Amino acid sequence: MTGTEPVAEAESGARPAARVEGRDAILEAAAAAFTERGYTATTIDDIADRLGATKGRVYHYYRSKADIFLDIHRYAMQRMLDVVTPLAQGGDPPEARIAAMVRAHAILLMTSFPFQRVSVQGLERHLAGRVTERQRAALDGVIRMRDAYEGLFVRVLEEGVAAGTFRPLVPRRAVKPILGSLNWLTVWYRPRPREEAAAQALIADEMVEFVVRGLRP
Amino acid sequence: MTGTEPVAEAESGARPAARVEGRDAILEAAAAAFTERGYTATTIDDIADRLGATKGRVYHYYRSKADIFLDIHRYAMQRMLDVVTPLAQGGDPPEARIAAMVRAHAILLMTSFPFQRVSVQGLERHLAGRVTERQRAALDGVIRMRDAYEGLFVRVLEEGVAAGTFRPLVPRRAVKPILGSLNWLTVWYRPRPREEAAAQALIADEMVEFVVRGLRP
DNA sequence: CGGGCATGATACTACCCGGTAGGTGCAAGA
DNA sequence: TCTTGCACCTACCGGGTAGTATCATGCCCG
Repeated sequence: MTGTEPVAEAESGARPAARVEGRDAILEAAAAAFTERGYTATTIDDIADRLGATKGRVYHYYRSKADIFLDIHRYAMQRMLDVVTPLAQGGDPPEARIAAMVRAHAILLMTSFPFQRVSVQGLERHLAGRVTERQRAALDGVIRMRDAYEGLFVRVLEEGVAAGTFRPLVPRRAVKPILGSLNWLTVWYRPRPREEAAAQALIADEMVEFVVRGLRP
Repeated sequence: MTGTEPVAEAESGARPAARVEGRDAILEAAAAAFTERGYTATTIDDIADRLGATKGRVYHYYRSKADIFLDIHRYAMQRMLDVVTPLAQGGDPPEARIAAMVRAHAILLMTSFPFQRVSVQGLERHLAGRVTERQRAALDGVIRMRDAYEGLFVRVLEEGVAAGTFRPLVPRRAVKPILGSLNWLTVWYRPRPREEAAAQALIADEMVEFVVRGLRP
């Protein structure tokens, strides 16, 4: 959790009085645990163990496991939106913007891997039905963010098609394989202790190349 | 479960004496349940309920939940291999072969959706550590199948690069975004009762277009 | 220096779920 | 009609886990 705005306090599933740093530590540990074992198989004790703490600490900051899960999703999406939104709206030609967005998306997937991986692996399935009203609202918020994020790509695609930069594709459809090729990173990529930045840049460049070529007339 | 060979009996996690039809019914119900709730959140009772039966029936055919899970993966991978292997090995030029493979992969994802969705969502994570020796062997088998499947694509890419049909990419790397754009289908696609075939063909064609263009020089 | 509050640990409880043990009914021989 | 065995069910157990109630500690502020 480096460099992002915390999400609006009001929408957070955290307990109202909880300090932000304490909350972030929980989220980070939980993201790592969820990444490793999946949501249901992760126990609150798993999360606490990663902090060298006990359940008490976790429940001091969060009311429930589902709330932690939802907050991770919100953080992950918020970071993506923060980074990619300006790139989508710059004055550059559509191809350059898409390239920048794809690169940023790929890099972000790798640099905040646990959060993004949890985010990509989806959430509806895990919470289907079993949510309180408050959680339902948070869930809807995350889904809206996701739709908005996809919308960023769709709009640039529309522009590019209109300008003839891209072939005549259907933006709402074409965006799926684009995000798919990117998000699949969370399945095969494994963060390595060393060599990070250079290797990540290489991977990101290959993604850009593949996507941009796939769009040209 | 239509039209595929059952997997070799010896490697199956099913109980030895279990009839194949009964076993397939369990697998189908389990695939649907896992698709909906995920592996851990799905209970044996969920699976039994889908069959209008009770736990007893499930345990009559399978020794454990993990065995069912593994069998679903094996079925799904086997189907992919059965369909795509001949396409990868035909005498057509690399671009035509990749196109056929991509189309077949996409169609198969949609037509046997629950199985393929479970398969794509991965398995190691859910079973990490907690497997018997017999299950470990089955797990390794599935992983080998997956590697072999990816290898089909890699080899065609290599040929295409050598022939100058594709740009000078690294096949082992380039295969990731290709399968990613395809497998992402399991995240956003939802099978609809009607209109199946035509809509599926349309989606598959768009995938082919995107992938093939992404590979050209 | 003392009281209050944030922070966290400990010790429960209640429940859920995977897996098992042992039975029941029915169909097909003999 | 009796027997055998498969297919499946009922009833249960035991372990694990989310969540809670309560207590301990120490830091800030008057």
